[in-house]
Amino acid sequence: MMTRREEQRLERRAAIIEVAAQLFVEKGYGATSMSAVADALGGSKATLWKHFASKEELFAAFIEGRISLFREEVSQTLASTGNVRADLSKAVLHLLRRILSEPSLVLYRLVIGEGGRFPEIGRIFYERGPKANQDAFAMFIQARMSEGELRKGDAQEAAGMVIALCSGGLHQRALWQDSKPTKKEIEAEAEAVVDHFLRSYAAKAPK
Amino acid sequence: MMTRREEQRLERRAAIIEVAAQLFVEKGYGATSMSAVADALGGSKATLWKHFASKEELFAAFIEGRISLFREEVSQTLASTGNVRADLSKAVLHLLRRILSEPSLVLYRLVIGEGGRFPEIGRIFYERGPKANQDAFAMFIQARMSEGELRKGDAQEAAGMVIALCSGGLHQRALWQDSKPTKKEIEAEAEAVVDHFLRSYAAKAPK
DNA sequence: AGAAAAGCGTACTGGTTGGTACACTTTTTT
DNA sequence: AAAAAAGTGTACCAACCAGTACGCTTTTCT
Repeated sequence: MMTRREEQRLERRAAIIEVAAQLFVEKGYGATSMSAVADALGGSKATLWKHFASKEELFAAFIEGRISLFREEVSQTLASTGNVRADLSKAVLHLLRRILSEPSLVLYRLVIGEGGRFPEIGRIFYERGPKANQDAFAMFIQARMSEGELRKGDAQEAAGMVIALCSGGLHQRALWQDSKPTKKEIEAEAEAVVDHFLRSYAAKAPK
Repeated sequence: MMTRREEQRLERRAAIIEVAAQLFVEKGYGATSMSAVADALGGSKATLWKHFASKEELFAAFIEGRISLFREEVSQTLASTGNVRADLSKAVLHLLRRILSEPSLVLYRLVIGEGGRFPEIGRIFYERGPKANQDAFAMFIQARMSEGELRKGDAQEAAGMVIALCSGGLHQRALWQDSKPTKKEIEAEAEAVVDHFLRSYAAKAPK
């Protein structure tokens, strides 16, 4: 059972992470000072070090929290309704919207940029992010292959193609410039991804 | 004509950039101090500020230098020998090897990571890097489309598919973890990229 | 030869940073 | 009621950093 003190301690800890998250996202790791976090928190610096032994530890906690936000959603959008193309279109569109969202882009930049300082975070992010998405698609594709609705082949590799197509186009452009893609561009890319995929993996050559 | 003084000044400037490049690559922008650059150079701090008005300016000069190293190579590898598949395989393999090389990965991380502080550098990098590659492929593809060796379509979009497939698979994995892909993995991915591309754009449906 | 430019070396400034110390108050547990 | 835990506020430290100032030597141009 959770004692009252432990509850409040966790609340305070969460508040610290939340306030730090805003600063990390806004200004990056290096430009965010612990004093600034304490000020934004309204509390004292001593409190910070009672919860996190160092700035690095606070950053790691923040990243882990963000990553867990991005889990689970994908597998939800991948249900089979009998129409493979429609199912894929829907899921791909969801995926594109998500990885092109500003919070997601900021997280990408942060993880890649500070990847040198925090090698483990990069690994965790990859496994729970892109890799998890690929696995979800692979499971869906595998099922359709078994049913004969897709040409049989390596489902994991096929899913890799989908992820690559999703993360190599608009996503790359958005990562470097801050040109936000329009909704139409996103929808067009989603269709193009599904088109390319089905050209490679449709059960029978489309007329 | 270049006077002797100007020559030596440029040499010294190049030496500074070279020495700074090593530190930037090793430790990142934030963790590289100007004093450290001066020490590694063997010279004095005053000299640094005679060449570069600020640390940011030095960093920008370093990045621009690196980017120009990565230009031009790609278009060289894209010649037509009459065999589309072979031509593409060769060029894709070259591209993959290059973007998966350690210097290239480090540059990626640096540009993305410090992208917030230097927004223009991200744009320049994109235009001279991924975008330039895409244009080179688009030109090749356009020519093959005209000759009837590839199904007619939007050459720029087709090239985008190649670039996306190249930068979405092993490259993503390499960016986050520091797992260096093996030569076999790279070759396999190159073949897979060409396979997928030709399935979408081959002039006639393969048997 | 003499002026000018470039570089060198060192010491310094003003500011910031991560992290600590300590005395104090509030809340919760026992 | 007393002990323990948590948080607060402030002052502080040692280290570091970008950038400056200045006097010195060496090289190059005219």
